[in-house]
Amino acid sequence: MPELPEVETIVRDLREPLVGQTIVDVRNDWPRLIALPDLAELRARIGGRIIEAINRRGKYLVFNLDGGETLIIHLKMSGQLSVVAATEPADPYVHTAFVLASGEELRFHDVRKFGRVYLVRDPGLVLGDLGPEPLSAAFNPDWLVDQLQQRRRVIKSLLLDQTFIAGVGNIYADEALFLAGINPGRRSDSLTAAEARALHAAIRRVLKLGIARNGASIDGAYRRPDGSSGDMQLEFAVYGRAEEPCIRCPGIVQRIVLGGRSTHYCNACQF
DNA sequence: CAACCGACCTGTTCGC
DNA sequence: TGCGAACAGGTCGGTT
Repeated sequence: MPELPEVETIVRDLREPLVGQTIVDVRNDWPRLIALPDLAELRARIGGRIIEAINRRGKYLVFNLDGGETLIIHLKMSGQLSVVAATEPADPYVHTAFVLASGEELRFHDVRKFGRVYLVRDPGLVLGDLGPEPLSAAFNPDWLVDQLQQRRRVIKSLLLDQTFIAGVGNIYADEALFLAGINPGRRSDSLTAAEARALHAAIRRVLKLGIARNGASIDGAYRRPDGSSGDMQLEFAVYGRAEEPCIRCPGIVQRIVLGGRSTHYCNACQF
């Protein structure tokens, strides 16, 4: 569920309440959520660590702790984070909680239990295969033009490949392809240089808009740490708009399945 | 190398 | 009203 803009929003929201805090313990009632190391070692290594910085890489939240440790969290489809007083009533969907010295807790709420927590000394172990950050200088038009020619994959699937670009998910891939006027089923090496440049600009534009709108909340799945919703869903041109009129032409938004993912596009103005 | 599909989980919505 | 099927923002691993 959370893609780059949602994770970025969460990271920004968490800095104020968490940076400088000391983690004293971890609770967990669903062992699979702890990917690395096991719960016993996690508790032993994280106790007493101070949160020095919080950042994002792709869809991962990265907490730099003192002592050279890095806590990494991936929210997958249904993860949410919140910082609340430890006295707040227990929530059955909170499967992992980081107990803080302040008397508060960082709670990891995850209905579907797909989320993952890692504690590593080498972040590269978890983040090493990620592609460039789409809002960084490494992701530039010339690079994309070149890369699309090197690959022969369906363009939408390529955008979802985190080793190609980090952070783009199903919503923003559909929205970027619509903005660029490119059919999601095209092979990447069939795009002209002009189309690749348009796609580059569109990816940046939708991600920045998503961040400006604090992410997209649909059915309450994504929530900011304080429980509030984002507004990006109000800006969707195609995602979730199957059978509705295109906002740019007389066409109708189509829904198809590509690479096993629901895909939305206008077949009248995306070529 | 790439496409496809089932797993991993649970809740909500949709169609009959 | 009831019930099963379909669907959901993500990734991984095994197969073709």
